[in-house]
Amino acid sequence: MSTVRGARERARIEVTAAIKDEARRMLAAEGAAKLSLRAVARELGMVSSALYRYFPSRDELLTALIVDAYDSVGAAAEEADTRTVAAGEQPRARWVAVCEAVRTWALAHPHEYSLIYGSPVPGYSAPMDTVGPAARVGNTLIGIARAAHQGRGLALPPLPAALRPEAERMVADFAEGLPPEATAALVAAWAQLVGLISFDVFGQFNRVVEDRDAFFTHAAGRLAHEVGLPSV
Amino acid sequence: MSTVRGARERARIEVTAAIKDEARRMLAAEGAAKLSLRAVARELGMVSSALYRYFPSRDELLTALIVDAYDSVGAAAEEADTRTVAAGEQPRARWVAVCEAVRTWALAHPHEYSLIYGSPVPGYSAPMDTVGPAARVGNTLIGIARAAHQGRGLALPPLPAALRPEAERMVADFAEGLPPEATAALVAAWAQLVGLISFDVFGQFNRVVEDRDAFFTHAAGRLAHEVGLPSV
DNA sequence: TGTACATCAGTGAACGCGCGTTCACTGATGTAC
DNA sequence: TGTACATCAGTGAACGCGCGTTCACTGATGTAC
Repeated sequence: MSTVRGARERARIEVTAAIKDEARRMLAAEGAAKLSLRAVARELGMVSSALYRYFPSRDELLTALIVDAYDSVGAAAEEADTRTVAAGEQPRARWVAVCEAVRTWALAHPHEYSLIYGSPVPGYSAPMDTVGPAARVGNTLIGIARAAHQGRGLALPPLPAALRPEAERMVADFAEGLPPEATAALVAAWAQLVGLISFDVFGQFNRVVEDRDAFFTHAAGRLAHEVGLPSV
Repeated sequence: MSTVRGARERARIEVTAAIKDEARRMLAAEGAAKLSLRAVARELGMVSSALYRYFPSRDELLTALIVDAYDSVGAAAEEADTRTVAAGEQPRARWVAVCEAVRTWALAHPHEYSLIYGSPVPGYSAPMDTVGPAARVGNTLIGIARAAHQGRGLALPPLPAALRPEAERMVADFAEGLPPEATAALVAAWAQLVGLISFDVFGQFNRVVEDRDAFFTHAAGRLAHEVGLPSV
């Protein structure tokens, strides 16, 4: 009953995927603002109203793409992490590998990256479905810090008193098992990582940084240091 | 001849300013994608074709707004710096003050901020007029590092060999008088600063950071440390 | 100071475009008996 | 196995919208003599 599917169900799955694929292609070519249901339908040889059988509105299609993008970059990050773990690397190398994987993904999918880490699409507000997938990269980074904490420990500067309650709340909310000193540093490092990648993807490093790979690897290493990961 | 202006010249200056002001207002209300010449004209009680006497196209108007935004945030940064210098503060305090000024500006002008530090507007490519104004914040940060370097000196970790040529090029290109170790750290800190502010402005810190002022001040202090500014 | 002409701001109509969404419909696939 | 009905994918036309840009024009401001 669930394995053998009728023609309708199979067709629905395939067409839904085809719509998303085409939409992703247009996204890559033109950016989110130019993504239109009519253009997608045209490219698929359908009539625009037919898409409404699959997505109740343009915003729902956008949401699906956003969820997919978060999942895609999240999977890239997780995959880089498990690969370095399997290679027997220490937390610091895992951290750098994950940062590089996120950057590589971003450079390969600049418009999907913009969709999730660029300016919000005007008039669109992300629904709850996105919060789980959105957390995957962050959780990967938290996992590395946790592993380091349970291993050789984290080397962190003391937290200013003003930030302690906030840091303790973070531990309780999404970083169980980490010392409070680590959470603020991790959240900051996460935002900073995205800042580094955004400048690269959005062209802000033009005429400023030339050897961007080397620059990024170094910066990712400094971020690792900043979240207390031992350097060897 | 240059002081006494005819009615035409004065009117032209005033109307140009009124168009930019109205455009800025629409930008703040709706974002760059929704900025339309027709809407601006409508709001000003003019006919849309009249705007073409002032801006040859929508893109030119956008460029003018971008230049203004860079100048606005640049002025805010410079002003914060001269204020802290006048108060006799040390480089580290100057650095934090400039970071906070940029963030304050960004939170007060989220759409102008998006325009210059968010995802690029599709189909629009920034002309050369923007590069001077775009550098003002960065130059302010460089100036602080230079002052520290000429004062008590900068405390910086050694540069990996792979990054040395790049860092020396940066010194020559835009950071005359600074040690190479400082330039890579400065550029990274600049991108990271924007990452921290973007997460704040774009809502990525929702449900993650609550006390954002305290969090940011702390993060800005860590960035100061990272670029080698002495902590006292 | 006065006149003739040039410059320029702003008008109003029009062009051609693409968009999201709705709606009544046709015809194929699925289901209950 | 066959028939009657329900479900659903896709069609085609239409609604109403706003956009950037062009163009011939009117009338006010500026300039040269």
